[in-house]
Amino acid sequence: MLERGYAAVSSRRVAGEADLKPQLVHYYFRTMDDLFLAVLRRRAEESLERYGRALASDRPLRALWELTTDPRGAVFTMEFAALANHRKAIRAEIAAYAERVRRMQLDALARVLDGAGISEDDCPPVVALQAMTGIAQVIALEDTLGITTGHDETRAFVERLVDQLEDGAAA
Amino acid sequence: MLERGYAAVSSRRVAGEADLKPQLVHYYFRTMDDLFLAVLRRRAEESLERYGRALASDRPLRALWELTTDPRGAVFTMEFAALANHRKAIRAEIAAYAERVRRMQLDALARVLDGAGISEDDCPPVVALQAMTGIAQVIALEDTLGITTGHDETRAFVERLVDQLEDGAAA
DNA sequence: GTCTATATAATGATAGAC
DNA sequence: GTCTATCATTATATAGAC
Repeated sequence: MLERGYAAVSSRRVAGEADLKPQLVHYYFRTMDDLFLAVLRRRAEESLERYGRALASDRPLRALWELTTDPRGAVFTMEFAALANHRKAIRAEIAAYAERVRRMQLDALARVLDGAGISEDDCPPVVALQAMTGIAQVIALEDTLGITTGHDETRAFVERLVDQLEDGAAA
Repeated sequence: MLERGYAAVSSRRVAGEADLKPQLVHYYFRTMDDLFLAVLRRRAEESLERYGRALASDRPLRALWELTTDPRGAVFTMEFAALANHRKAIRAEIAAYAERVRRMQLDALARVLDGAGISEDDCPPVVALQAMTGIAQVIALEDTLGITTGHDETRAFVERLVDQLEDGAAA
């Protein structure tokens, strides 16, 4: 899926990777959609744990930024977003998972902003979160496509801002 | 492509939409990749013109924001991004087109920031551009997936900022 | 430019033996 | 749980007549 796109994921190829017959894929998952859902769920759980650990660290913003700019995550997200675009069950699962992650992130970010003396009126935490993760996701996606203009400057800018905020929160 | 994803675009289905035989699709484009490239190029040219008009208007930032948050564009971008992920020719074409758009946007944004009295040191134009378009793209994409938390607040926040900047530029 | 015909390969999925 | 066998369907693409 990551290397050749979701459309290249067939029962035959999956079976080949595992040195099994294609029929076994259908035995375990029946349809290919069931397989995609299983992959999504496993990955989502892993991702939730990873974000949980990152946000519980002593520099949660920095960890959040680094996790969200990971290009491997970007490819995965893009493939599933494309898949979700025309498969209802997958779309619902992604949305539910995304909202869970966002709530976690929001709690952590609100604490940091509060600690740095930034009020709701200055910038609501939900806006700061959307900004930070949106920028991170697009940078990661663009990197995988070979679009690089402005990335270094943006990374530097955001990372300086993040460090300022977290130093403020520590003080 | 927009309704069912790029993987559902076959010579049979395309021909069916046009009430033609599938072989004619191959007559005009030979391979399906040629067809995807033709679609990409046409759409890219249209998009360049649209951005050109938007950025030449009297409120270029507002126009840029509205164009980039258009959900139709998000689906298109996502499908091609997924396609590009494992087809070299398409990836190169997307990257080249994206860099052209970015240069156009950057010129317009730099003028607005300059007019509003915001220096390179405060915020480099390329960073502001990445932030604004990144946030816009992710909001548009999430909307199509049914993820909506924080969108209203973020839209309001960005739009107020944009209006402040453009009022400052006008003054 | 459009047709018929066809080559070739891959697909998802099931039935039934062991 | 794994196998053999198989079905119906779809896919991309080409050849050659008109």
